[in-house]
Amino acid sequence: MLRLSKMTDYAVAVLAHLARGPAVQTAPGIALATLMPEPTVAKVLKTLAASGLVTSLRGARGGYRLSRPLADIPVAEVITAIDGPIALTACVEGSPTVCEQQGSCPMSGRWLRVNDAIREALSAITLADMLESTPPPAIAAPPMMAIEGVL
Amino acid sequence: MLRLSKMTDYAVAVLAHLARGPAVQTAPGIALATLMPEPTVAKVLKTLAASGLVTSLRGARGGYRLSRPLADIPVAEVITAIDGPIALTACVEGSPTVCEQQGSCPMSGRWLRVNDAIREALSAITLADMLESTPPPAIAAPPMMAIEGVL
DNA sequence: CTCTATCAGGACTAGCTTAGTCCTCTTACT
DNA sequence: AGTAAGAGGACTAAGCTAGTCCTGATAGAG
Repeated sequence: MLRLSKMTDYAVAVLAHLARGPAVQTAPGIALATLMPEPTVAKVLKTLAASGLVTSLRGARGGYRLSRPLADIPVAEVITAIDGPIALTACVEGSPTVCEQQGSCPMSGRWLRVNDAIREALSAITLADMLESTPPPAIAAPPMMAIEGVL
Repeated sequence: MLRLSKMTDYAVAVLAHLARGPAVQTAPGIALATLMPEPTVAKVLKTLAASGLVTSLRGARGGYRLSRPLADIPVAEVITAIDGPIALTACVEGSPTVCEQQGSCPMSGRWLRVNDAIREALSAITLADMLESTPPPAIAAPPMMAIEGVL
């Protein structure tokens, strides 16, 4: 399914929300506004802060704010921040589990090109791109299903 | 991690193996040659047969053979055959679990562009591309780790 | 100076998905 | 007929993800 973690999806939504409204916003506030579970939003924000996509302000009246405008954040960077480096196959995951077919498997390293192609595609699209055009969010009923079977 | 299922990795390896050696090969034979677990190879082959990438020949002296040369098989097609349609986010997975943030979430449908970019990237690369160039499989030691942190 | 709102960081749990196995049935060559 | 193969599906186990919670650190407000 080549799936992305749900956390990444959350992260994009959170970043988008931060770009609107007040510059500094708290985790609970964003959770409330986006209807996402609060602890989850907090977790995502912490991760984003750790990778520098958002800046945290501690203490009372603290919160998070975007470190950069959305136009300067490629989708790839968000994915990397949340899910770790893009690495399609088990062989490539950097996991300590070394593929034991290495010797016989004709695939060793072959996924590199594919991986690169995806990385480039994702680096070329910024969050601003994602949000700007395309049809407005609300076609009410089942807007997300339309995408099914794209490939 | 944007991970691909291990099954897809197996599938590519199996297809590559089918392209070499005799035209018709049995599941146990391929398993033996590639050192992959036999039931798993069988399962992958059945799935590939179901989506038409390989043709099965039943009965004694049966087996599987490629339906098309590798140059005519885009990586995207293998992924789709094994993992189902490429759909990055939960919203998009075609799962019955409708994203309950649909109304408030500014993301609805926004992943479409990203999804398309990936689909195109994966459609442009054929299995033949994957196998032809790039360094030979064996640099012995840790060839797959080199790819880590690509993004 | 103290109080409190807020983030930091990690431990923990439950559920789901994937990988992998196995069994039975069908097909068709010898 | 007998047998070598695939078809198709049920089942199990392990790993990962999502989600929750707790404790500590920070810094503004009063």
